[in-house]
Amino acid sequence: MTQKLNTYLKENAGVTDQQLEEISDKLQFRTFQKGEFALREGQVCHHIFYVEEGLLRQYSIDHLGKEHIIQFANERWFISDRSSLFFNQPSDFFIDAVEDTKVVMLDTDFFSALSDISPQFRRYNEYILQNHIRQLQNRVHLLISASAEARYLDFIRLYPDLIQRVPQWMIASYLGITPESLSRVRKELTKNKE
Amino acid sequence: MTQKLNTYLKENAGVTDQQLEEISDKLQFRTFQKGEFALREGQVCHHIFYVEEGLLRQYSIDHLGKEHIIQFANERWFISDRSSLFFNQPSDFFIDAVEDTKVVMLDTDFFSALSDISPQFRRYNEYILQNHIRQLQNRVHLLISASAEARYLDFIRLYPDLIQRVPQWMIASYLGITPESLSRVRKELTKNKE
DNA sequence: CGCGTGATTGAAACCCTTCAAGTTTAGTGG
DNA sequence: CCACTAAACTTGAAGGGTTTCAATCACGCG
Repeated sequence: MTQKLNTYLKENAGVTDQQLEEISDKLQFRTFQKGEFALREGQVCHHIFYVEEGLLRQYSIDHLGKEHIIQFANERWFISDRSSLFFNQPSDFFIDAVEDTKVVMLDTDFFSALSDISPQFRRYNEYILQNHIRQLQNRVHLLISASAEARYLDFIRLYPDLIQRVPQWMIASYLGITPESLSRVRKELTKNKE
Repeated sequence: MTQKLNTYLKENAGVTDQQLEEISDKLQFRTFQKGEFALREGQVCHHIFYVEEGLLRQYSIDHLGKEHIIQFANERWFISDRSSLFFNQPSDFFIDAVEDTKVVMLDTDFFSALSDISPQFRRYNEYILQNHIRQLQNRVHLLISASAEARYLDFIRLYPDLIQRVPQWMIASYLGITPESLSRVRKELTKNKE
C-alpha cells in the first residue's frame, strides 16, 4: 500500500489500516510517462485513477480531429470515465498524462467494497460524488452564461496551480475556445491591469 | 406514504415497506402551482424534490437579469441544489414549477438514513449520483464542442417529451443560446427536411 | 375584443473562429 | 554550449455563428 493514498483515506475518510489491508488486492500501482495513455476511446474503463504525483487529463477527439478536455486531475484527485466504468460501456474519451505521473489504479469495485466495510468511507464517497456534481454544475453554468474571459478568470481562480503546469492550448480546450482566442483574452487582461 | 415514490423505491432500489415506514418522518408532500418557487437564490436548500407529477426547473439569474436553466425535472426525477443542500450554503439558484407539480420533499438526511438501513438502496443511490455525473459530463462535452444546432438535436433526442411541455425560450436558455437563435436553428432544420 | 406572452424575422453589431504568418520557447543532437 | 527543429504562443485580417435590438406575427385567455 502506498503511503499517500493510505494517508489520504485515513485522514479524509476515517479508513483504518485493517480495512485497507482487506482491500489491498484491489489496487495496482503504475507510472505513466508524459503523453502515455491510461485509457483510449473505445476501451472499457476498468479503473479509477488516484493521482499521487503528476497530472492526467480526460478528453475527446471530435470528427474534425479536435481535442476537447473534460477534466484535469492533479495530485490527490481521482479521475476515471465513470460512464464507461460504472455502466460498462466503451469509452468516448482518452485519458493521458500531461506530465510524468504516478497513480494508484483502483478496481471497479474498490469503492463499493470499501463502502461495505466502512460507513465513514461511505459518507466520504458520497461527498466525493456530490462535490463532483457541484463542480460540473458550476462548469455548465459558466458555459451557458459566461464569456470566454469570465470563464478564464474562473479557471485561474479555481486552479491557480494548473496555470503553471498546463500548456495554454489545453486550457483553451478545457474552456471551449481556441488557443488564439485565449491568447487574445489574456492580452486584454494584461492591458486592463496596467 | 405516497404510492408513487413508494413504488419507485421498491422497484428500483429494493426498498421494503418496513424500511419505508422507518423513515416516513423524513418526507413531506406538497404541490407547487405553475410559477411557484420551491427554492430561491440566497436560501439554503433543505430538501430533495421527487417529482410525482408535473415539471420543475432549476436556474440562475445573472447580473443582466437573464435566466440560465441548469436542469429540468419531470416525473420520476429528483431535483435539488445539491451544492446548497450538501454543503449547507446559500443557493445561487431558483427552483420553480413550469407546470402545476406534485412533489415529495425529502429531508437532507433521507438518503443517508435509507442508505444506512438498506444496502440495496445504497447502491441505487450511487447509481443515481453516477448517472447524474454522466449526464452533466455529456452536457459539458456538448457545450465545449458542439454548435447550437447539434446541441438542440441532442436535446430532442434525450428529452423528446419535454419539447411538448417546455416553452421554446426555456429550451434556448437550457442550451445556452437566445430564443431568437433557437428559432433560426429550427427554421434551418425544417428547411433541410423538405 | 384586446392584452400579454411566446415565436418569428430582419439588419447590424459583436464575439469568437479560421487561416496564415511571424515570434518565442523548449527540447535535442552535434 | 550552441544550432537546429518542433511545438507553443502571438498577431492580423477575414469570415461565420450568435446576439442584440426592434418590429411583426400568432395565439390563448380574461
